[in-house]
Amino acid sequence: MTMQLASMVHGSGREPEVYDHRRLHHHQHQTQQHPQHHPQQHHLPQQQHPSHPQHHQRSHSQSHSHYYSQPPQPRAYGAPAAAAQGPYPSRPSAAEQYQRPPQSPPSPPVEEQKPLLPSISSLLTIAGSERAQAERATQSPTSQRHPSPTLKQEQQRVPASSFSHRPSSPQHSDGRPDHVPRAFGSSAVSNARMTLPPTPPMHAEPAADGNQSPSAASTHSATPYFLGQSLNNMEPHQQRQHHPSAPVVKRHPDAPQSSMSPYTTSPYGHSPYASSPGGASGASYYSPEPHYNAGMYAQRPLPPNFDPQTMAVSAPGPPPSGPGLWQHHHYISASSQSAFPQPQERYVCPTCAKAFSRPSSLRIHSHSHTGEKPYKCTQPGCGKAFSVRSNMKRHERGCHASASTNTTAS
DNA sequence: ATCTCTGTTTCG
DNA sequence: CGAAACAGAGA
Repeated sequence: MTMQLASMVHGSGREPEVYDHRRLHHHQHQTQQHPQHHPQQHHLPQQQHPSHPQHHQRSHSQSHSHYYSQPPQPRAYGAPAAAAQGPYPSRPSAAEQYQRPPQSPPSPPVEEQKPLLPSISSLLTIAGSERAQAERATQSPTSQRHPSPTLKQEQQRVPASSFSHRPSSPQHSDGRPDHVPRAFGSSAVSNARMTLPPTPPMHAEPAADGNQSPSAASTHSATPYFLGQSLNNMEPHQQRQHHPSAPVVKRHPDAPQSSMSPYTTSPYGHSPYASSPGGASGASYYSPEPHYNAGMYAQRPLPPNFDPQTMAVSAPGPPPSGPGLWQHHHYISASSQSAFPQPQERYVCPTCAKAFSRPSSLRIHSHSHTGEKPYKCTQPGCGKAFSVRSNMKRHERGCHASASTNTTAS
C-alpha cells in the first residue's frame, strides 16, 4: 500500500510545475473550440472534438470589434504574473486573489474556490502514517503525520464547500483540523484503503500513467470544468512548493495532442489583444482581458478532447496540474458536477471563476469586474457608457429612440 | 467544418 | 440597467 500511495503521490507531484511553463511556451494556440451549443439545453458533454484549435488568434475579429479599439485601460490585472499587477485599485488583481490561499475570494459564490486536490504531501503523510499504522497496528500515539506546511497551504486554499462532506477519517488519528484538503485526501485515501486496501491503482495513478481509472472516466464530462477551475485555483507557486523535486512537465509523446498545446499558452496570452492599440507592449495585451493572462489560468479553453490524462501528462503547462488534480477533482466532481458549469464553458474568469462558453462572453464579463464601459452612447447629449454593447444599443433605442435610429443604424 | 462575434432576449 | 444566455451570421 504504501508504495502505491507513494507512487500516487509522486504522480501528482510531477505535475505541479506545469503551470508556469505554459506561459513560457510560445503561445499560440489559444483556444479553441467550443461547441457552441448551449449547455443548458443539451448537456452533452462536448465530445471531444477531433480537431484542435489551430492557432487562431482571432485576428480578424480584433479589427472589427470596437472593443479593441478602445484603449484599454490599464492592463488590469493584466499584468501577467510577471508584470505586475496592480491594476485595479479596488480589487486585488486576479492574480493576487488567486494567489492568496487563505480567505475566500469575495465573488465566487458558485465555483468558489474550486476543489483542490489534496496535497501530495497529505497523501504522503497519510501513506506514511498508514504504513506506520499498519505496521504497528496503530500503536504509537506519536503523531506520525503532522501536517506538513505545504499541506496546510493546500488545505487552506481548498474550498471547504467542495469537500465539506469530508469527515475526519477515523482511521487516521490525526488531530488535524478538518481542513478540507486533507480531508479530501484522507478520505480518498482512506477510502481507497478501505475499499481496496491492496488496490494499487488509485485514481491518481492512472491518470498520470495514462490510464484513467474507470471512475475517472466516468466523470469526464465534468473534468473540463474542473480543469478550468483548478487552474484558477491552483497557485503556481503553491504547486511548486509541493513538489520541488518533481520532474514534472513532461510532455509525453503519448499525448497525441500536438495541438494540445493550447494550454501551453494562454489563449489570451498574446494573441488576441496583442494588437490592441493600447499597444502596451507585451504586457498589456489589450484591455480587460489581459488579466486573464495574468491569471494565467484564466480561461484556457478546454480542449475538446481534453483528457485528464493528456492534460496531466502532456500538459506542458497547465497550471493546474496534473493527474493528481484530476483525480481529485474527479472525486469531488462527482458530487458537485452538476453545480458546475458545463464542459463547454471553458473560458473561466480569473476573477470570479465564472465560466463561459465563448471567449467573447468572458470578455464582456470581464467588464463587469473592471468596470470598464467601452460602449458609450452616441447621442450627443447622453454620455452614458455601458459595459455591454447590446445594453448601449438598448439604451439608445429606448432613450434616444428617434435619434438613435439614425446614429446607431448607420 | 469550426470558431468567434454581434445582436436579441431574458433574468435579476 | 447590468449581466448572461441564446441564436444567427460571418470569417
